[in-house]
Amino acid sequence: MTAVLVVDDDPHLLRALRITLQAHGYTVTTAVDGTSALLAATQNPLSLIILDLGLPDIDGTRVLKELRGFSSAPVLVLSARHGSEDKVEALDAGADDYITKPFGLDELLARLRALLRRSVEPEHEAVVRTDAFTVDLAKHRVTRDGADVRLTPTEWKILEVLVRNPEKLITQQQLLSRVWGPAYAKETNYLRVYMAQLRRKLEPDTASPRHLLTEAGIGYRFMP
Amino acid sequence: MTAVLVVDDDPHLLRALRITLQAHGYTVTTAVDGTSALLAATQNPLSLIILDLGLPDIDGTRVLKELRGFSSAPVLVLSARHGSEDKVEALDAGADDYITKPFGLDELLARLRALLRRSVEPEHEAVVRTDAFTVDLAKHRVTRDGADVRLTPTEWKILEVLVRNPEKLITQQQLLSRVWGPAYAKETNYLRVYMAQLRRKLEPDTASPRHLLTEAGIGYRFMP
DNA sequence: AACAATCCTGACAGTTCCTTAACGCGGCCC
DNA sequence: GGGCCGCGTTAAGGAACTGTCAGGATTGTT
Repeated sequence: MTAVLVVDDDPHLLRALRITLQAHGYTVTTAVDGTSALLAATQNPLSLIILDLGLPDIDGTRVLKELRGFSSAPVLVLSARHGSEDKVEALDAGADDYITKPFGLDELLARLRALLRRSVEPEHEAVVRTDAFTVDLAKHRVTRDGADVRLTPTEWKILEVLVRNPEKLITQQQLLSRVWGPAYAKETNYLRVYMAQLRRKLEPDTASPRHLLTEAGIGYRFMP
Repeated sequence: MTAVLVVDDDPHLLRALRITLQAHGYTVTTAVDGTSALLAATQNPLSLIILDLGLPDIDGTRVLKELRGFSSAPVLVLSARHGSEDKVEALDAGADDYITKPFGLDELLARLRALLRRSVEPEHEAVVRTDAFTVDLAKHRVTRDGADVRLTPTEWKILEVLVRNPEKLITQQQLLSRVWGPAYAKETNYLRVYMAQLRRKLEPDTASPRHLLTEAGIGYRFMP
């Protein structure tokens, strides 16, 4: 799933871009000014950003620099300004491409493909260890005593939610909703089955688990 | 030392580019047609290639595709043609940027900086070995028992994505999106067919693969 | 125009995974 | 103590997924 953020203050252009991009299989989020763009960029993991420089609140170059402070996603700049100083400024501020309005949608899509071809998925070291097993969130891998532990997709999803919130109590409803979807909040049966399987695969002593703990009546908790 | 290859059949432009680039600290080699460009690209390790599409001997898009067969250096295309079909064709053939003549030298330099900012160290020996086969990512070659293994373009793309992320689980959607494009995220049977072919060509025992592993319901993983 | 290589497509069998139900256990309240 | 509720455990049927093969479509080349 390729996630694209489109930032433009023109609602018509924004709508056209969203429809076109979605039709080509991208997941699209939008923003109409710099403030909401920066907010959206912090909240969603993005593969690419399309940024109009002429925003109502913040100068486009400024948005770019802010963005570069925390994101390395490729940025394709749209602008009505054809001057080469503008292009140089934007490109040196961190933009990866710059096209001027009006532009052809097929050219935009082609440049977008070219940028995405280069981009590597941001993989931050995310390894969580316990004395019994190790979870590598980036590689999607669990090892125990040096050997790989095979987890089914559902087992992994549950473990991932718990491990990403160490020591924190996750309610059954939260788990069910994140793994099976919001409609399954009543199926606590599922959790019992899968927690048992996870413990059998990961806990040294299944009868008295030390890392995958039950909070009776509420939910589960992962302790490193 | 940043090495740039400039390919153009206009000696004046070629000279102007060489002087400008050298003045900005780049090491420049030049070529005036497609044949010599391909030759020069095989002989020197390059950080970036500036390619004019209007070459006397070979069609520019063709040069691009040949180039992509053995080099992953970023390519900035120069062209006198403004049509969007030309741009789309070049970008999809492997170009990373496309600017039309006449262009400003400062814009060219800015785009060049943007491309180089993204690029990883050029052509450094990227060889991944397993006990069954060897993959040379830079040279685009796979050998097994000392003999070359012939891979089709699609087979190579899949293998490349997996090998560039050793031990990491790559989801079917990621693979499909990077090999066929974001719109093909549902066509999982493509993967089944090509993974089978890759295993037949690379795995000693196709029935129990040791390096190209399946994670049922999620994706595939390469283990060195 | 014919050929070769590659890619796509659909079907089948074998495997893995999810769901469901049943039962035992322990704690809690009446 | 008996009944109730929530949790852990296990097993089996069915659904979903994967590996495999072959024929046809497509592309590029001579």
